[in-house]
Amino acid sequence: MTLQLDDIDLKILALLQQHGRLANQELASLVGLSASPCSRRVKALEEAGFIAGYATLLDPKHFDLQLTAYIQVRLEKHSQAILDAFELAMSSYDEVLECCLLTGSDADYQLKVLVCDMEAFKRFLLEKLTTQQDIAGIRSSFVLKQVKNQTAIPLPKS
Amino acid sequence: MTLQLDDIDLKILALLQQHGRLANQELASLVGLSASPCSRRVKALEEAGFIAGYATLLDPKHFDLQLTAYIQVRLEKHSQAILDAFELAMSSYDEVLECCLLTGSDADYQLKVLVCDMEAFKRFLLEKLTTQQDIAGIRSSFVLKQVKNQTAIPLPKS
DNA sequence: GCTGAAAAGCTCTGCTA
DNA sequence: TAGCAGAGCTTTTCAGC
Repeated sequence: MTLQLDDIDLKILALLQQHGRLANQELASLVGLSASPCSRRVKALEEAGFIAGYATLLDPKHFDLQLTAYIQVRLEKHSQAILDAFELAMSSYDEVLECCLLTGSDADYQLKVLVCDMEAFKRFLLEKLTTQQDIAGIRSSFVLKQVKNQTAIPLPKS
Repeated sequence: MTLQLDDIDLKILALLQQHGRLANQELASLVGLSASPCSRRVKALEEAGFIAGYATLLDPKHFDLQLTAYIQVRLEKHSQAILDAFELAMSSYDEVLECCLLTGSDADYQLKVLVCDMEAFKRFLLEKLTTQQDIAGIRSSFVLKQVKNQTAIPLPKS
């Protein structure tokens, strides 16, 4: 932490969240600074860990990735070794975009999976998920419509 | 579409997904091109719609955003007007990162919500979600551990 | 901590092959 | 469709406030 954010920092972060490749010069003029302090602030924000990284967002439709599924997984046993093995396996699969351990649900894990079609989904289930040890149950839901899917997190309103 | 991707394009996209602000020059050398054809390819990929945008990823922990919840929402009626109103409202809330219409679940919508703490979550439920018309039921699950949370989509392995 | 100017580096475009 | 080279722009560093 060790860095107190002011309004300008928050503006910078809000703009960068939406436009990751905004040129420093333009960013500076949008937040009302000249270029040099602006780039210094961005660097400080990176070094303090506020900025986790930069990403290019691709359009799944252009790659024939037309099926997004949420899979809820229940495990038989809950020893650390079993959880670790499951997490490690899921982390290694490219089609698993998200994997989290849940509470308040009858499932243990929820996965978000992105694949081409139902056939590829079936292969994921049969070849990658159900080959895991100690799975007690699986329930899949499919996305009919992505209403919203943003990477930007809510920031304090300055 | 109208653009057939070759191995180099896929390499470029794979690198950019992970490092959104990679300088063109370095990208070029990583994929084995010189700078100019590389920047021309990136531009073509943007214009063809493969690249949806660029984002800066922030670290939620540095902003005291410590509670991620998935909320499953069931609606009473399913007229287009009601669905539209619900989607529009959810789209307008910063703390709603994802909102999608589901099938294969007893819920209609799943939301992914990111807030500071349980208190803020309660406010979201009471002030923003349950004020919606025609909600038949809500079930919340909380994330205990984010095992994986990536923006990169799976690309053909060249 | 900001500004402004100068140096270094990067990107883009047209040209050549 | 790649590579080269020059023009233009961006970033960064440094002195001054």
